Amino acid sequence: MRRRNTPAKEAVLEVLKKAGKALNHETVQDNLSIDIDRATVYRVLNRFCDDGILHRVVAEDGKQYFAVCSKCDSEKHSDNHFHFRCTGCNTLECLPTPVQFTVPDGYLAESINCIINGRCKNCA
Amino acid sequence: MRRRNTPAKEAVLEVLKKAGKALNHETVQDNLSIDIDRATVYRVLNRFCDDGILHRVVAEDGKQYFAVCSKCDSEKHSDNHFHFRCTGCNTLECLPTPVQFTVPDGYLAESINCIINGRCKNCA
DNA sequence: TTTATTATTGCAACAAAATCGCATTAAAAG
DNA sequence: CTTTTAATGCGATTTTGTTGCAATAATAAA
Repeated sequence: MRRRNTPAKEAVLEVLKKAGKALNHETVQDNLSIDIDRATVYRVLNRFCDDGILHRVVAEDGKQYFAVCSKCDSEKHSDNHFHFRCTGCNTLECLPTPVQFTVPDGYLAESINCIINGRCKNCA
Repeated sequence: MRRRNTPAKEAVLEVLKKAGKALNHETVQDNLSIDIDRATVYRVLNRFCDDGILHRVVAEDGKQYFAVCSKCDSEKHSDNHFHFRCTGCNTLECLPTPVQFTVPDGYLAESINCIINGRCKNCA
């Protein structure tokens, strides 16, 4: 299934690139330069995740946050760093710190989701 | 507001104590010894969290998981350890490993939510 | 350039998780 | 036993995210 370039995809990506942080669906929707249907935005976000262009983090508010993959190899979608979610401006950013962890014997780790909640520099 | 002892509270706590792991609402509901309304179960769980009897973790599936606080001081609701969520049996358990982290200058950390997703010993 | 293929979109309906209003019930204090 | 009000049951609602389907449009092919 060959992907196509569409205004919707460009607009969504533009919002996330400009933000430089992870945003949830609502924030993306609110910042779009053109009018796009809710369902389409969700589908674009999901497709980008499938294609390794975005990565998705679920925060303590139960919402999905999406951010442009920067350090992610296109092959290996590495996401083993901490995230910081600011409860003030409702954004989530990747911290450079990698997460160190081990699991008990016999356990199999597949992915991690480490979020520090608090206030960012601007909102503290 | 003085709390009252009710069959609903006892039943919910019994399920969570027996499980020894964190369970989401649905699993709690399914394992109740008596019939309790959905909304009531949610309210009981929330009240227990407010009172420091349970702690709540939101996992990557977007659901809230609840577990009996064991190592938590009743004053200080410490939850700075890793959690392991098994995608097989749909449970979430507290790992003893504490999470080591720092935040950038000017940032204020309030709580953390660190989950390792994968398969537990039984489901691997 | 024109046509054909099918990925993508919009719309509406749907689903799941969790909350809320309100009248009723029942702990527990007096 | 009576009173007070926390807790419950029920139904409706909110929020987040997905899905079916017909219409649209990006791109490959003629």
